[in-house]
Amino acid sequence: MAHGRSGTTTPSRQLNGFASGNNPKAGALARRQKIIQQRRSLPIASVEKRLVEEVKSNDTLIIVGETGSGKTTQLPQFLFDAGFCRDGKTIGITQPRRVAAVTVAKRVAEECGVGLGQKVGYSIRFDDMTSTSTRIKYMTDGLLLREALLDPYLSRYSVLVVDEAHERTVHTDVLLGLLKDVQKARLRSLSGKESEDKNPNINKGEDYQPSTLKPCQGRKFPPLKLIIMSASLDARVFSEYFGGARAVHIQGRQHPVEILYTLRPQTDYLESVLVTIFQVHLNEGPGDVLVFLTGQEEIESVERSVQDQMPQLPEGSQNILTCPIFSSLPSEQQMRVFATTPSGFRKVILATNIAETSVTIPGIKYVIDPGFVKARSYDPNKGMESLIIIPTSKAQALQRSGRAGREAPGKCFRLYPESEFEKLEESTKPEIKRCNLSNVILQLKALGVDDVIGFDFIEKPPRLAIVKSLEHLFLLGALTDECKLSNPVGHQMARLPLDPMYSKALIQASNFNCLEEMLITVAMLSVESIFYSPREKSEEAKTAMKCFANPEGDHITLINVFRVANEFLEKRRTVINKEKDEKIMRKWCKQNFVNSRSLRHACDIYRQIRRHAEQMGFHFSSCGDNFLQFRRCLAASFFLNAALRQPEGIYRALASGQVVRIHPSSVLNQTKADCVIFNELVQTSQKYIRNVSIIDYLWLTELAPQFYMMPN
DNA sequence: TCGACCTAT
Repeated sequence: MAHGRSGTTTPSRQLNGFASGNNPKAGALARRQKIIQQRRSLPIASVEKRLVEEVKSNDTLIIVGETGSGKTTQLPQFLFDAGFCRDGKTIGITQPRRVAAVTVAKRVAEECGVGLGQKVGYSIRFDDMTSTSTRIKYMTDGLLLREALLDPYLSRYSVLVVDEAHERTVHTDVLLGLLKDVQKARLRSLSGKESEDKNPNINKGEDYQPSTLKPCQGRKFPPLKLIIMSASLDARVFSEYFGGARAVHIQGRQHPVEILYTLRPQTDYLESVLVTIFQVHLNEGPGDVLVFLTGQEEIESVERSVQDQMPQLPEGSQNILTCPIFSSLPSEQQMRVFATTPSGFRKVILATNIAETSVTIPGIKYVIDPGFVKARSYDPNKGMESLIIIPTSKAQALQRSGRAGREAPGKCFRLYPESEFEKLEESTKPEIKRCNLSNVILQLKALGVDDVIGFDFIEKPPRLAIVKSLEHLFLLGALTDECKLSNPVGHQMARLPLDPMYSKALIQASNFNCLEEMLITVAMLSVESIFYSPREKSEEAKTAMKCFANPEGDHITLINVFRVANEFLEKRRTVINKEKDEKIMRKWCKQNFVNSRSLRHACDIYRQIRRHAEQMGFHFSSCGDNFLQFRRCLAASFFLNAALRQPEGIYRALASGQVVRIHPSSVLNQTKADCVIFNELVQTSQKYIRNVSIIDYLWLTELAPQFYMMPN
């Protein structure tokens, strides 16, 4: 997907008398001149010296940079020029999103006049564009966390920059805690006081906090410079967390946005959205409109309503061109929001919060913000996730309105009274407080943090969520009775980039002679739904799915899809033409109502996990078409997610006692299996279990006695 | 008889 950054495209023009048309050398020179000019005009350029001094004199620095300040592209270059990469050290910059890491790295490589992957590179999952000569490395924060498992002191980095820290993703939060620890541990390695951490007889003073990292065994590490970059004005949280670290502010380049509120609260915000769209269209000057809605369904409903009411527009007025955008929309259709609006039309973009941060759309002058967002929430007691519609935070409302002022002054229509705005939460609840923590806890344990409840999180997740995750990991065999990572199971599970339950299934699979099938299964379970069923073609989609359906459940059905797709590709593969292969595959997916993006992703995961499994020396085996052992393996791995049939076709989940139903998308919907295992429990209109397979009730006590055998 | 907000290893 395009990640539009204003100011990064170069129109062809003449510079300093060089004709840029036919002479490629002159064209390149003109482009370099242009880049130099653009760099000089960024707000951050005037404070280069000061920033470098601040980094030299502070081990930790908070940088609050407004939109358009140029902090992400410029700061690493300043630090490189100031000598922070001496002795072959690297500057690392983390991003919460893959696209951002890639696009920024490309831009910086161009600014430096080097090939991507040389001095400047990026590294994200499935795509590493770095080499031994890379000194400025952009990456996702999740990837740096993974790196820390192999190199706990992150020894190759002299500086680490955590960008977009205000977004407070789980990875960013864990990373902040880890980096604080690494910084401390590196300092200790220099002062030779490492042994004090373990010595109870030394007076450690009140501020003393030992490093929880594994000892560095006498190796000395140079200090780690830490830079936290945030867009929000509230740097206090970060500053306090890092012991009163210094914070500096960099001006941005943003146009003013006028904020308008409604006089009264709106009873039906969708109706209100519709009215506002037409008001803006009829009363305001030219410029595109961006509307924030909570999900696909709302977007499609508003799109229909707008089209229904268009004929009522006064004669001679401009038309409205609606453009939906949400993440599961095929990318060709997503690209429509970037196309130039045909004359005689005003573009109205109907978006989820994908348009808040992930995608920047040029040309937006008006924002319509009903003030709601769909957010993930997690109940650790029930082990259940759900999506709920809640009011946005103030910070989120600000971020949304900012989208109207990227290129010129704009307007934002908030569809609630100003008094309501005052009641909103300051900022969005950090993700770490509302998600399943099993993976986070496992990673921390693998990094040597034994006391996870006492871990210095920037904001502590609910204690119950941590305790539940510890219990969960213990039951999976990842932790010992003393709550330490078990050997080898816990260590193996931590190494695999999968949900801990899926990692457990892979480890078990060797014993059940079905590793090949389980590899496919966990890859397919790790992606968004494989089957794609548009409302208007739901019957066709159902028929297509029947070709893959297996009466024993969804897991084997997924294996069938993977096998058939790969056999098909194997037969048609052209070897030389990768693009053609892709096209053939997309066509196959379309015919079979399979989501091609999901399937491709699953294939990537399959290959990556297979490599890991080989490196760990797993015993490869296949059960062919005899799936009995495979289903026994499912029971042995997913025993925490077992459900028993009750009268009237409902099921009772054994671990939590909840009453659930089999999701209508499951091949087992409306069948009458007595005992099933499932992978997901979600609350939507009802409590549904998804990805369900039949097992024998007796397998549970046989294969998971740690959970199903009552002690005498 | 269901509908998926966004990310990441």
